[in-house]
Amino acid sequence: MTERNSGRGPRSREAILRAASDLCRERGYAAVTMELIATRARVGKPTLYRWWPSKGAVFLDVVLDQVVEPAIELPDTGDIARDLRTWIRGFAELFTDPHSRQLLVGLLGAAQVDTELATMLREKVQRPLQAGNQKRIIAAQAAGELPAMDPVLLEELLISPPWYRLLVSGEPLTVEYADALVDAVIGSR
Amino acid sequence: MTERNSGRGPRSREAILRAASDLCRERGYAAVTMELIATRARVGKPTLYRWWPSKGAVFLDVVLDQVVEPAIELPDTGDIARDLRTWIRGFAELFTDPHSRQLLVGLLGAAQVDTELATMLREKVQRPLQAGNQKRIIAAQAAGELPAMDPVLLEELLISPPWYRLLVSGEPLTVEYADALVDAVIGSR
DNA sequence: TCAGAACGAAACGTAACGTTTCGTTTCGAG
DNA sequence: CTCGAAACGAAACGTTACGTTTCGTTCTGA
Repeated sequence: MTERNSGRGPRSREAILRAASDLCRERGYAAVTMELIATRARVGKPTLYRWWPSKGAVFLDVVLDQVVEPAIELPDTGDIARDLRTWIRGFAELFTDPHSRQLLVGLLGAAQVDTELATMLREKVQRPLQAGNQKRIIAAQAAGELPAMDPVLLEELLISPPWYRLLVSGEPLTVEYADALVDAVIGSR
Repeated sequence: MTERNSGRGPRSREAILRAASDLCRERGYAAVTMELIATRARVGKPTLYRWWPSKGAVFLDVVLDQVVEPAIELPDTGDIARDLRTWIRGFAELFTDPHSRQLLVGLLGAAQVDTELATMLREKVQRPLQAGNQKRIIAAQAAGELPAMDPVLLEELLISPPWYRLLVSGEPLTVEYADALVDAVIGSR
């Protein structure tokens, strides 16, 4: 009773995610359709729908593979102020780069309308990252390296302004802005 | 050379916006279509498209009429700390109420995919509100009632966490949370 | 070697889009 | 009061993407 293949997507999972990512880069998120993804990946539409219920679900996996894992974790060098700056700078870069910006904005937009997608997004991205960050913040607070306040609120004060600029105001996200934000919140300088 | 009618939407503008709002309350943002709005408002589809290029544009006007103007301005009682608390509490309520939440989340979601809508949203909602708030914040800083930092950053530290909870994390927005946020940012208590 | 599962390609019905057509209503100018 | 232009509602249109079904083929493991 061996698996026919790894997890799911015999010869196709990788090709499908790559096709979706490439099409998004070429035409923008909104112009990508399930038909286009299937054609580009040389896969039948039923195969696509067998594993992903919607275009948003495909792009959730694209983002998990290409964006979240490599680039979004809070680093740990021992210097919390420096790590936070690095972390927020990473978000600023991610939100500025046209490709990852396109992916994230499109995915978040879809999640506003698709409840199931929103749930998946929170479970697969939000929760796991937040859990790790909270540990780190609480430890730093205990060591007196961060202001004593609700650690959830502290994390939100750092992370929500970049999201706000990405999704609401559209203001640019520069390195200087990232540093000013961290300094204002943790009170160093 | 009199206008046939006021601005636009002779006998229909009000009926159209009400139809859109009601349908959103009944079925949710995603399930509302231009056809449904037209039928409910007893209006032809061409009339609808003559004045609003998309469903998102219709809901932008709904939000402007029903949400932004009545409920989203920073009050001015002279006590800045109290005014900020009232203001952020207002956002928390707005983001919690099912109807306004549905409207805002749907509209912001559409704006992530529709560039023109995003521009309209920023010009009609974002800019005007921010301009007024900045004046108030700068004056309070000059009076020593608020911490001295970039006023744009200060406003973002207050306003972005509620937006983050609405659009990204989905965490609840309580009155207690609103007050804790304001206190953490302006340092009173 | 063979049976069954998974596959790609194609076709399907459905739904919403945005536009066009057409006959009617409205309203101000004469 | 009459007339003509503008705006209107209703209906029909072609188009596009959706998500599903069908069918013949390919691959896999027993």
